[in-house]
Amino acid sequence: MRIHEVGLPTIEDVAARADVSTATVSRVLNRPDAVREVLRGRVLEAVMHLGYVPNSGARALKLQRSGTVGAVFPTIDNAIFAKAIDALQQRLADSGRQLLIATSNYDPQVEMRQAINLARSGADALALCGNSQSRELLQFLRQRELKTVHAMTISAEPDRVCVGYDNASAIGKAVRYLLDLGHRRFGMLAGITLHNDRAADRVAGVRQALALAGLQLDPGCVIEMPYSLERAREGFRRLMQAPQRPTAVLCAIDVLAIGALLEAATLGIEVPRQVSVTGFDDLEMARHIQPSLTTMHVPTERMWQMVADRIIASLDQVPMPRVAEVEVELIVRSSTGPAPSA
Amino acid sequence: MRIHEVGLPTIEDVAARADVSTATVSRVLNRPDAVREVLRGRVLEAVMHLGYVPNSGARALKLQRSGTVGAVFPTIDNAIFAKAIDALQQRLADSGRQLLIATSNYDPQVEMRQAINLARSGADALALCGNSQSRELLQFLRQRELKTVHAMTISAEPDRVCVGYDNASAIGKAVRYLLDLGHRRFGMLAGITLHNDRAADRVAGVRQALALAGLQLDPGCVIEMPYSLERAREGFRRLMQAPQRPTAVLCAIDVLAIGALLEAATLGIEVPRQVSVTGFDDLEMARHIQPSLTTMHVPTERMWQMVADRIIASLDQVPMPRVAEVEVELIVRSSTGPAPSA
DNA sequence: AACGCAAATGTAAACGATTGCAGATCCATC
DNA sequence: GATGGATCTGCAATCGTTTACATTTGCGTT
Repeated sequence: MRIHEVGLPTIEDVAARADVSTATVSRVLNRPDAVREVLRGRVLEAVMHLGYVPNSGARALKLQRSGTVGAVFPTIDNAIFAKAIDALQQRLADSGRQLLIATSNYDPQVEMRQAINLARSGADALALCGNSQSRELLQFLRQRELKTVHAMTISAEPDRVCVGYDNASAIGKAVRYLLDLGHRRFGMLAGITLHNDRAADRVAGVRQALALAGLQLDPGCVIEMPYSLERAREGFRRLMQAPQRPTAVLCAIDVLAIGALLEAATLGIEVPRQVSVTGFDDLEMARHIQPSLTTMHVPTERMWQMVADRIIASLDQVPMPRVAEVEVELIVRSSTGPAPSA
Repeated sequence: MRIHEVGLPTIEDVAARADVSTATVSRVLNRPDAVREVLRGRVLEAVMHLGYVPNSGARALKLQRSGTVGAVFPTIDNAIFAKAIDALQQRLADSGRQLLIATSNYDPQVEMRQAINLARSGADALALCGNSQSRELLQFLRQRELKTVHAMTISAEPDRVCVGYDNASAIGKAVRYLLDLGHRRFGMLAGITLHNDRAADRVAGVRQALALAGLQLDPGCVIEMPYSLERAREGFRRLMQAPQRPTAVLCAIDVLAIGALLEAATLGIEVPRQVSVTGFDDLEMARHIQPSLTTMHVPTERMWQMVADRIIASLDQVPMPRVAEVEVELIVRSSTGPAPSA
């Protein structure tokens, strides 16, 4: 027993004040109905009075878990990831867990470092975006038996838990829709596909869907750009300068599509009369911008709640199917129309 | 010494394999040059080979700190906060710390619960938005001696560490600019001021600046709205229906201003010929939307880096001035112009 | 070769919670 | 009022680090 000097109150201080053992205090806090009313009252009074909060380190040490879940995002500065964090955090908080955030800037090496740091700082489980993690990271996670959920994709790998959708077939829906509208010359404003399976899958999905119609994306007609309005505009401008200008531009993500629409307005290109534009994600802005954006709706919030739920389930040892697929559907708005007769 | 059975390797396993004491292993990891080359090598080999990562709980328990910093944001689903998290996280990561995120949805009670949960899960320090925390929370933080930094405002309270700007005087600059352009009838699209000192200060700032010109905001001419494009449009529509339609609409935040611009386009109201619109924050979209948005530029990234720096400094016991002010400046673009002669 | 001092290493005691086990208490029943 | 069984409590070991202190080692001097 120590003199109540400087530091924060410990369970021992509470026990002393309530005149019970530390075991009882612990029980009151963790399994309240294992303790008689009268003692429970005394303990709670002491807890209140001292402002006692259990020491997380000691707790984590003893329980071998911290109640903390980590997530590594490529960036947060993109509405789609911000929404993801929001949903993830809230769902975790509802189950009494806290979210640790890290960013990789789309670099697998950074992603690995960050994930390891999350583990190092006690994360009980991890949420990751996509499937393009470095081998070493995946091995590290396996070795530590750190529960991991991959979001925004589905994977065939038998040991990978996923919540997401098939990026290739999802964007294929947009392609088919445009084909039905009579478009034959396509451009694509893609994300940087290097080290990004989702970006790569979307390009592949466009190619596949076009191939089924006997068409293809010309080399000059797919431009990879980082996700910013600035670069999106630049990319769209380049696409419009192609000798054979496409009549439809598929964008790998709404941010790029919105940039394209803004640039079209600046260039005086009429959408959809001269060129149709599609996006992917369905950000809030998609339905507000003029013309409103035809895009693939991703149930982002629900998807990330599911990620949280599976993390929680796996921490609680509740079995779950390995992959959960969410539906991505085409939302037709006014940025797409029939191919110009030209 | 335990049999090397299931669990993760401990420092003891490393010590055994390197044939040194645990103290030496610990030293190699924490103060490498206190150990001779040869032993250091053996220890590092063992660490590598076993994939040893120090147990965070044990470390936190012994060191009385977790290397984790918490932040409570009203929401993440707003580009300004997303950027904040991005900057904060990166700066903390650079100093080897991890960021714990929570959201309050603008409710001080929730904010308090979340902040306490962050403390409970071991945060060494806290970043909070604004100054409108509940009394109890502030008292809790003081009692725990939990280092706290308030961002996005500055406060006169002598014990409050702040990084930010004076919301009232910042928005005053926009008001003066509009006055100079000849505007006399003002409307304001404000945030929900209840429990939000920044939103309230911005309204107050507009009132003060107008008062200096002998003007005021009519009751019907200030509309509070949550931060979404949808509600912004609704608010702008209401403002435009006022019997004495304002010639200038000050928006408390860019999201509201962008919604206003979108709605103006829909209503066929010309900006800035018929009405001028200003924002606050300077999101990326502000300079891309048509017409581009005149707004108050907040150095968000730098501000949050400063928040991180002060948190780090205070954890390292480095003294710092209590408040750090960042400059907020007016960026004139094309959503503002001379008051209509009418 | 012995000595002394500095540098390197090891020993073992914390840190603050949880929990198996054992002992105490309670209460109903005879 | 004694007994038995169920229910509560407390004791003390334990989780995996770090680090003060003690001990050993290394090496330059004499």
